Amino acid sequence: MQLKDDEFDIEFMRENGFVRKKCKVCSSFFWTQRPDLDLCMEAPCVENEFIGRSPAKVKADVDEMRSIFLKFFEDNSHTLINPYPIVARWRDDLLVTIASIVDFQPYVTNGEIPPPANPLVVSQPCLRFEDIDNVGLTFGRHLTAFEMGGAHAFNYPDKFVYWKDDTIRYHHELLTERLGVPSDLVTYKEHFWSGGGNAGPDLEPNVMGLEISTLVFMCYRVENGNLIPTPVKTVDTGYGIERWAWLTMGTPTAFHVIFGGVLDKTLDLVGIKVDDKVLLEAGKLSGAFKASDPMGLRRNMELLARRLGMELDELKSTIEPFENVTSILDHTKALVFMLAEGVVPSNVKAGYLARMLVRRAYRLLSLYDVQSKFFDIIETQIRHWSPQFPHIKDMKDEIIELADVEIKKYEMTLEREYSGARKKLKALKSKGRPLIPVDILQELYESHGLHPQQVSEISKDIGMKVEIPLDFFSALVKKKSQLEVTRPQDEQQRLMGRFAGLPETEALYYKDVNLFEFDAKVLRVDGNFVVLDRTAFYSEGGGQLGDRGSIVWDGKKSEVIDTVKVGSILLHKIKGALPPQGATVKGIVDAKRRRALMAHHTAAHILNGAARHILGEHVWQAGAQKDVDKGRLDITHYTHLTREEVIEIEDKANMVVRMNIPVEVLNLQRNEAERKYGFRLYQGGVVPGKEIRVIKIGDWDIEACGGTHCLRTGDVGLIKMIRVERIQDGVERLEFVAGEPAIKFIQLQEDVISEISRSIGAPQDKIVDAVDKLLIDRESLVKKQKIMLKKISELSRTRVIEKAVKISDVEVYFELDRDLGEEFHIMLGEQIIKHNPSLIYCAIALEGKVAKVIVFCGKKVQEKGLKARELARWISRIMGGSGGGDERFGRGGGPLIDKAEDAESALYSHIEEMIRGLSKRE
RNA sequence: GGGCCGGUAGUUCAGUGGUAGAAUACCCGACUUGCACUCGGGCGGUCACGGGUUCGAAUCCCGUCCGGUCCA
Repeated sequence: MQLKDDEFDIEFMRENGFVRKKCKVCSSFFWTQRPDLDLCMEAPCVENEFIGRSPAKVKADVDEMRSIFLKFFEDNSHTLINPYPIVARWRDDLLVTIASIVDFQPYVTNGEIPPPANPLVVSQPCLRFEDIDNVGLTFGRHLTAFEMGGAHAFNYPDKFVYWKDDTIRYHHELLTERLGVPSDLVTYKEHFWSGGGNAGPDLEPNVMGLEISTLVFMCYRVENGNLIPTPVKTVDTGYGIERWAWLTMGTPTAFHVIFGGVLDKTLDLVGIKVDDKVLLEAGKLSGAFKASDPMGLRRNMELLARRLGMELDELKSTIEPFENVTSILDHTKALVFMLAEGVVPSNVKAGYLARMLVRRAYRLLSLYDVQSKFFDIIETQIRHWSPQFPHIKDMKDEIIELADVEIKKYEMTLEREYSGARKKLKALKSKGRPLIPVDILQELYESHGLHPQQVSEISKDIGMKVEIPLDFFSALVKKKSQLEVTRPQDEQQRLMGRFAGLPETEALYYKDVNLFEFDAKVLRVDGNFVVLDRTAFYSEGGGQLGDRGSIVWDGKKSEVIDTVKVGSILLHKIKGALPPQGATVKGIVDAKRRRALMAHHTAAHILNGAARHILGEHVWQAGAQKDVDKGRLDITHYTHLTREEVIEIEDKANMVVRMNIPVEVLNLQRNEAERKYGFRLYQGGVVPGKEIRVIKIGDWDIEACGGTHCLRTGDVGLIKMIRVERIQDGVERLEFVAGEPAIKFIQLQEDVISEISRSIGAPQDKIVDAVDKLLIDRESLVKKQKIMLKKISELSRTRVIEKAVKISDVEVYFELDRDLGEEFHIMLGEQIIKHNPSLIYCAIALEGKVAKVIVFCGKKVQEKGLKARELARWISRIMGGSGGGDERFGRGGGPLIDKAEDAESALYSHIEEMIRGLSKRE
């Protein structure tokens, strides 16, 4: 997107003598007060000039900078608001909060709901994983966990707050007047920003090499690649609190201002010493370091080595451990923030991000053999961040528990995968390949989670070489992006188009959940869908199935087989005759079915609360479904539930049922609901709209939910857990029955037990013993049968020898058998050719619809050139099939069982012929 | 949600269409004052499940389930 030349030709610039210049390195346009300046002042166009000589009069670490920032905007009539969670559970397009504006997308930025205050200021902890490879390497310019100072103003067509001019004025004033940075050191680089479905021009302020903020003027919506002006114009500023603090302190890295003394302590813990001089010089160049450009990185390291008068290898061995320690600090900080919000590490979604952090940090620690210090570092982080973020302290025990379980899982994985990889590599080596190919490295990483560096450790043990390509990870990403496919069109979208323009259906079920009969007018009939002006039929939503029932008009009656919601219109799916448009119909909801669904839905909420009480604050709903005969609730938890835990949850849940608490339905403004009940509301995921419906069961469980519920918990009657299973790492599924279906379930189980009891002829209290006995009996019978077959085959030996037909100098035994089966003949043939090396043993065993052919040839027979494989195949051909095997033992078969009778005489003459043929050749 | 790897004896695994194997553990025996070692013998399998191809499937194909892993 090209910016207009005068996009930022505004009063502030003119008043303060800023001129627009073009950077001679990166060609970006920027604004500066120094007409002679031809560099944009952002690294890598310039070096990090602020390191060792900060331009600021006021020095502030991260804590102090946060306060300075917030205070400044409060002084300038912004309202301070509390930060949002770091896990973006109110968004379906993001896993974590990546910027302060995320707090207000999409409902505030699209004008649907008002902001909590306007203008407002917040210091929002954020997570970003896209730059995770750069963390450490860039000395703190990139972080996984950081704080974004957000000053936001929302401009409506009828209410203007402020726009470009004031935004830049605030920024410049904070920087120059409060912090004392000389004005002519500041440049404002022009840029166009796009993200989260919105876009707009922005300015990137730079000071002495460091980009410290982004000032975005959000005024477009991105739709199919087109920019559409939005009614609400949002000032979206992001002040990098860590970078601001770094700028004022001028330390070699941002980690110095983020972690203070913790940095040195951790370096000691890991056993690393770095010369400050090296860090200072490296810090100046670090603006040009980039993980995705290994060649450039190498050039920069060579330059740095020259400046310091060091050998490249010596420099690397000094700097890399330091970078790794800072990465460890960054990752464990991000981890602590995630775990504090109850993220359970797993292999999906946000859980995976937490797992990635654990594994990266652990692997880096293991480079220095200090994996065992992992928990010391976690505890240090908890101590360090708790004063500013008290919720971390409250969750201390759970954070440690979650991390502990995850580390144990990782250690198990490593153990398993190391031995697997070792085996694989040894196999390669024995094939005479001393170098491990890249595709094996990729496979070990992608399928087995082994980092190339870990593979190289293994390969050292077994004497193989590894060359890790510099572009290993970017090559993986490239390989993956080629695989991406487009998604099929949404069914919802299609229906939406067909019913556009109809008024919102009046939802009678919200007024009275026990209303099961109503009159309504038919607004539209399309396909087998009927739209009414009002309805008591609940549509599928929140995991609750849609209602069924019937509609009646003019003495006619049709079945409603499902109800679905499209936008704000409810569709009744009809089987049978369709009513005419405009008719008045009577709707009758299947009340029994709906009561079951309601019981299951309310029970799910109660269970969710019970699980959280018993297992901990990390329990969130990870999905739910309420069917007629049972319900299920998926919850996040890090281990298998024990029988005791299940019983405890069940007991607690039923206690809530007996307390007969009213189930309140509250319709609240989104802001108000979030303020009152927190983000715990969003158990079922994202809830659209400015007004949200909240189901409140006393203080036990409060969730945003659109479902129909019982009026009191007592109406649920009984909650019985029927199954608990793990559906994925970190998620347990609870299956349960409630209300009438619960009684039905128990009755059914009783039937099953009495049925078993009848058929095995044991009283109910003796069933278990009786079944055990049956199993033991069965086992010994199978054993006896085996022994008997063996005995019979031994006894059959003489019969076989007597019955065998002599052809030339071999003996041929043939048997057509209908009783004993293939196994028996294999056993017999096996033994008999050992005793009679000149015997050919043939058997056709009829098993069901096919004949099985077994042929054994004794040693002498084989020496003559007769092969069991060939004979078996020959006989099998007669039977309409084929066969195979080796010279001693052949087998085959075919479906033409009637031919078995003829096979015997044919076989004799065939063998005779064969022998004649073979001897002729001699 | 998608890609990839895997599921065989209590355990760790081998087994590329033809009688399911090894190591270990376990039981018995021999040697030994005893223990360990060693040797001999034994026990132990719905080859995850369902379907298909085939005379024949642990093996090939399709689907499901479970585990692992990488990515979103």
